This record gives sequence, C-alpha cells and structure tokens, in this order.
Amino acid sequence: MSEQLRTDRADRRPTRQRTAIAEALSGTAEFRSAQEIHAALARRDERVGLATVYRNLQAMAGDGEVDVIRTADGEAVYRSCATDDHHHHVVCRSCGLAVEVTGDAVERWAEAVAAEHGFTEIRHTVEIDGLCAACAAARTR
Amino acid sequence: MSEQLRTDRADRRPTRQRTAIAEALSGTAEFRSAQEIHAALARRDERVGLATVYRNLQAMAGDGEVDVIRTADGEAVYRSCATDDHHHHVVCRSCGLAVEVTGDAVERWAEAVAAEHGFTEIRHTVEIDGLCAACAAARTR
DNA sequence: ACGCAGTTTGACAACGGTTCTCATCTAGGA
DNA sequence: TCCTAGATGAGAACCGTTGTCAAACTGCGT
Repeated sequence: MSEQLRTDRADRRPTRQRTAIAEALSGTAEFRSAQEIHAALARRDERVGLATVYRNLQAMAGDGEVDVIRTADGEAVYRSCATDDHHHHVVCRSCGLAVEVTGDAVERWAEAVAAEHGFTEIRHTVEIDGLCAACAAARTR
Repeated sequence: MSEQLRTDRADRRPTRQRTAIAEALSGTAEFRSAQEIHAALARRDERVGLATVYRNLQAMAGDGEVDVIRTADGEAVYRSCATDDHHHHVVCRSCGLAVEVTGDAVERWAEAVAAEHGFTEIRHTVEIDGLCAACAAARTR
C-alpha cells in the first residue's frame, strides 16, 4: 500500500548507464545539471539517453544519494553527497563564485523549529547569495 | 541590507495592469506563481496578459518589491515582502501545509558566514520541508 | 486639451528543461 | 538458457517562461 520513500535500492539494477551517471557525478564536487552530465557522458563516448539521465538522477535524489538544488533560472542541478559532510554554498550573484560553508547552527535551528510545529523527516535548503569581494570592488563607483 | 527602499520607481509607469498585479500579491502573505496570479486576475475580470504578469513580477523582484523562490518542481513563486517581517516556511511534503516561522538565528548566521568570506549584499533562501504530524500519522498505518 | 515619443501591453510563437510513451533491450533468477 | 520485470532510448509531449512586434497607453511639453 504505502511504498513511498524506500531507502533501500534492492529494486534498482546496476546498469552501465546508471554507473556512468553515478561516476560522472562523483567525479566532481560541483553541482551539474542533467544536461551537462548527458553532454559529458556523450563526450566520453558513453551513449546514454537524456531521459535515462533524468530518470536516474531523480531516483538517486530520491534515495538521498545526491543533493538537488535549483539554479536561479529554475534548472535542477545535482551533486554527489555521499562523500562529504552536509554543507551549503554562498554564491556570488555577479560572477558565480561559490564558497562552501558548513552550518551546524542552521541544521539545528531547522530541526528545532520544524519539530516545534510537529514536523518530522526534516530536510532543508539554504542558499545564500551576495556579492563577492572582487565583484563588490569592481562595482563601486 | 542597507539598500534604499524606494516606494516610487521613477522609471516605471503605474499602469492598470501593474497595479492589479501588485494588489493581487499584497492581498496574500503566501507565495503565488505567475500563472496563479494571472488566473486570479482573470477571475476578477482584470484582463492582463500572461507575458505582462511575468514581466512585472520580474521587474518587481529586481526592485526588491517581492521575494522569489523556486518550488520543488522549478516553478517561480512570488510573495510581496514589503509588508511584513522576513520569515520562512516549513512545508509539508505530503499535504502542502505551510507554517510560517521566523529565524533570527539563521539571518545572523547567513550574514556572519557570508561576511566571513568577504561577501556583501547578502540575501538568503531557507526552505524547510518535512512531514506534518497528520501526514506522518497517516503514513504509519 | 493635443500631439508626440518612448513605454508598456497582449496575442502568440518560440524556447528549453523535463517528463511521458512505448517498443526494444537487459539483468538476474529459475 | 529461458523468462520476466525492470531499464533504456528516441522522439513527442508538456509546461513554465521568454521573445516578438504591432497597437495602445502614459507622461510631458506645448
């Protein structure tokens, strides 16, 4: 009846395509869009259908293997997240420079504030953007 | 956040459409998509083109009159933000229930962590989602 | 009030990312 | 090896958003 949110992947086969996608992601610590991954695989002669890339990325996201965030223009970008600790980014609105930051404080706050309202299975998205020092300087008039 | 908040935009004309859009937004404290606003206006016999809704929403967002966030499926949603204090939402993944929460702690953390890396003109987006008590209960059986 | 010039609007086409369809293929157990 | 449920791929469909451009409108000077 309720088969939502399964954490096991017993029902997912290790196919060539799936492996290629997982590797493409684990190869970098940056966020990459489905289209970028598809292009990267093609460049590497790994012929994988675009739909397959989307499907697997979504499946992996559902299983918590990868993080997903949305860029400012609505494109979904994925990043392998099993490797390192949970962290966030501070992104420069002007040049795109991204700095990783950890935030135990936020994690705890999110948990606390959600629990306070009876919510469970909390997840959160924290995006910080601003102007990096260089861009701010270039912009001064 | 030391940005001059102009109430008048010298370079933007107050048209019937623009006013209608602004009112549609200020009428609620919730986030609404461009399409929803367009539909709401139509229902109210305010004939405004969809493209116009998008254009104005973007212009208002650019001027800092409204906040924009992306829903999980990539749709842009807008909320009037001049009226009340800055706050965030805890949303139920299952039923969509949204609870408003304030978070001075996060605001300060965002400022601090960003400044630490030389960033200025900080903005942040914090989205928390989970399962509300009701949905969690419904799911356990 | 009138006319002009620059904005803004609206209907619709175009676009781009994502999802769906379905015939075909494949992994893995019998 | 054979079978079968799950996986794939090519392309169409989908849908939110953006671009196009002639027509309508606004602010401003006259």
